[in-house]
Amino acid sequence: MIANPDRAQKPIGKPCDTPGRDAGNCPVRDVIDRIAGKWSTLILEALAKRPYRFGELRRLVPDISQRMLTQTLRDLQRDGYIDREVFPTKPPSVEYRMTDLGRSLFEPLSKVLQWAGDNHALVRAAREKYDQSELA
Amino acid sequence: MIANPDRAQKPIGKPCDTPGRDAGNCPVRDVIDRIAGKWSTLILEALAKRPYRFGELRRLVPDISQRMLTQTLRDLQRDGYIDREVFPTKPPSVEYRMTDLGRSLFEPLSKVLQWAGDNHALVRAAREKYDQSELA
DNA sequence: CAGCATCCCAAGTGATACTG
DNA sequence: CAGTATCACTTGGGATGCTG
Repeated sequence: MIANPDRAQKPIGKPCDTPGRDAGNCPVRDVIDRIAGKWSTLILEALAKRPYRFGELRRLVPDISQRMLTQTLRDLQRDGYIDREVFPTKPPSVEYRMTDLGRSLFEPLSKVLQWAGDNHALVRAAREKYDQSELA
Repeated sequence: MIANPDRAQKPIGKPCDTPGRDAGNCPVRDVIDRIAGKWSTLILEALAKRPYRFGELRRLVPDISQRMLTQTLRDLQRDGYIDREVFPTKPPSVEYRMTDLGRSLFEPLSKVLQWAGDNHALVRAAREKYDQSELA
């Protein structure tokens, strides 16, 4: 919709011409809602660097639960951002690596992460200012 | 952390040197988790175009509830991405507009939204492929 | 018009225990 | 090692009704 100016005045979030479908079927939201999860960006960021095994990822993101790590990896795999390779060793080991689609996504995504790191202080300041004016 | 290679091997999500604080205090996550909300990007996308009043935003995002629109606007305002101006007319009207900080954020963010729109089909295809292989 | 307050349900998430 | 299963809890978010 960003690339489609003549639609900009129409309802956002529903650029589809498919009124029969559910409300949540905006293509952009369909994609964004997935990578917007609490842990998705952290995992993508890790795997953008190099492949990792399950346990390594767990150590890289210390406060993620085993449950959420598994689930996030499955979701990212399902959407085609990462691949999962099982090595039938004993005990088994599993390696996760980013796909081409994942790298394609991470290119613009990393810019946002970069922005967040760079401008964190400004956001914090805005928050404090807002909270100050609120306790009046 | 992306811009800080020598920290890339340390735990992601906790690049702070402040162990006393809570786990969720990674700067990047602190910022990202806010704009990752279900409605934040939609509102930002609308206000990136031009200022809007409350009711206009409501019409632009038809399936948002009044409650969530208010809450999302407050959150975005608190983080400094948008401004809120009250016109003491009768009945009152309130206008929301993007701040410089908001525009600064939206620049990289819009690239991700663009990507989502462009690659939606690929993601859908990946999902179907995954789901197919799963029902074995 | 632009909210706030309340209720309530569904989804997300963590903790724990168990397994090939 | 890399999961799966279950439960309990917290949070998100919709519906409704009321207000300046």
